[in-house]
Amino acid sequence: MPKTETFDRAQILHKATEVFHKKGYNGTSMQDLVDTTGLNRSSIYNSFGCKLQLYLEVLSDYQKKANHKFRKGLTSIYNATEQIQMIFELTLIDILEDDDRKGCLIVNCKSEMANHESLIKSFVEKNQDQMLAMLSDIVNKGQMEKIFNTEKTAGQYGLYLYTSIQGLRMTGILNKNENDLRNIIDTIIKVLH
Amino acid sequence: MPKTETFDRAQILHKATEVFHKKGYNGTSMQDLVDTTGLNRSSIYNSFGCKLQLYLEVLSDYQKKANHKFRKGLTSIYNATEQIQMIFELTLIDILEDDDRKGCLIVNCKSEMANHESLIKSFVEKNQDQMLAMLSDIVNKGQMEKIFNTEKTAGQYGLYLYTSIQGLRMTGILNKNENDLRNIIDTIIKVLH
DNA sequence: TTAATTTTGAAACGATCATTCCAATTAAAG
DNA sequence: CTTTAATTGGAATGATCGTTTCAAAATTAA
Repeated sequence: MPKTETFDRAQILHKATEVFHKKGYNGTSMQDLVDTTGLNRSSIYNSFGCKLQLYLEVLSDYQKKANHKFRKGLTSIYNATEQIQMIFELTLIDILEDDDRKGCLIVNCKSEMANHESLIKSFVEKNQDQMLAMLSDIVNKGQMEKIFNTEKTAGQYGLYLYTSIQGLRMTGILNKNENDLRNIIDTIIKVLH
Repeated sequence: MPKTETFDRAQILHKATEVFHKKGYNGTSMQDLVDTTGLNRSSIYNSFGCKLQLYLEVLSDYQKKANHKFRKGLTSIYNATEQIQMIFELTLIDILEDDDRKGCLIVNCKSEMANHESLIKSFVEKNQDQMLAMLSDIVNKGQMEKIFNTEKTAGQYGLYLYTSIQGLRMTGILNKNENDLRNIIDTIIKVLH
């Protein structure tokens, strides 16, 4: 029987995520990945395929973790307003913890590659669909409970919130002032009531 | 006396802008620039300096043109609401005309390079300051005229609008549905009244 | 027409790019 | 142990990277 992988796949993926996040896809070389993962070049290709495949796996992993964070944050909260606030709170924390101004990996990825690589475009579209589903579900619930107004449909508000989150992530790259960011969030949410 | 430049500098800059916009900074090679500008490699270095210098000149040019568009659009409009609407209208047009999903050059640039190159970071910060000044001036005027509410300061609303514009540009990369985008804009602006 | 000076073309620079190859190493199963 | 098969290290692949070099071409003032 064959020798088995000796490295921790999750840990390697985490290291790879850091590099791609910091330098972007085109800014990251295989040498960068070799250096930071500590893995040999052959092992990377053997275990993850080419650079783009590894990047896609990194994206999926990043998305899965973000999704998990959202779902975990939303459990034990049943008020629609607080749920929306929680989503922005998690985003805010992510921004404030992002000391080296990397921004959001998926937003960066969309900006850099959505118009080149069709696999990336599909991934980002699927990510958007998931976000929209989550957001409009909450809005819909809030509207049923008469907490949110019905001047726009849940889908329309969902897209508005998704847009606002992306904007917040872009602003958050260079502006880490918590009060400023909280004011933006406050203004974003206000229109729902 | 020396031989003078034979090419049209503005036209070369326009071509270079197209490439950088479509492929990003790291995705664009000097060969790409040679191919699309039609200029010789030496001439590029001789007239524009290195790749980064050329990129910075492209950014300045792009910003100048966008500024010009805004100022032109805002002349003969004296109502604050309509001024804000005009700014979003111009952004919307830009999004709808962007057939190959490139997004906004400056947003892309911020996402790709603001955390690496300090010259880029400075440029983007200056661009942000200009946008914030323009937006909060309009908001301030609207508040003086009692058209906009004063629940937030003009500066806070300015930052909110700047954030929203960036979000709109991100959403606009993959979503070109005019109705959807107009609904987002409508929702963004509503909070001011 | 000549002298002065810059642009231009084309080749070349060393470095780095993503990827492949192959022999040596390793570990599980018989 | 021996066999088996995958992982691993390290060198090598050809292509492309950004940048430089230099002689030839081009243009204008004298």
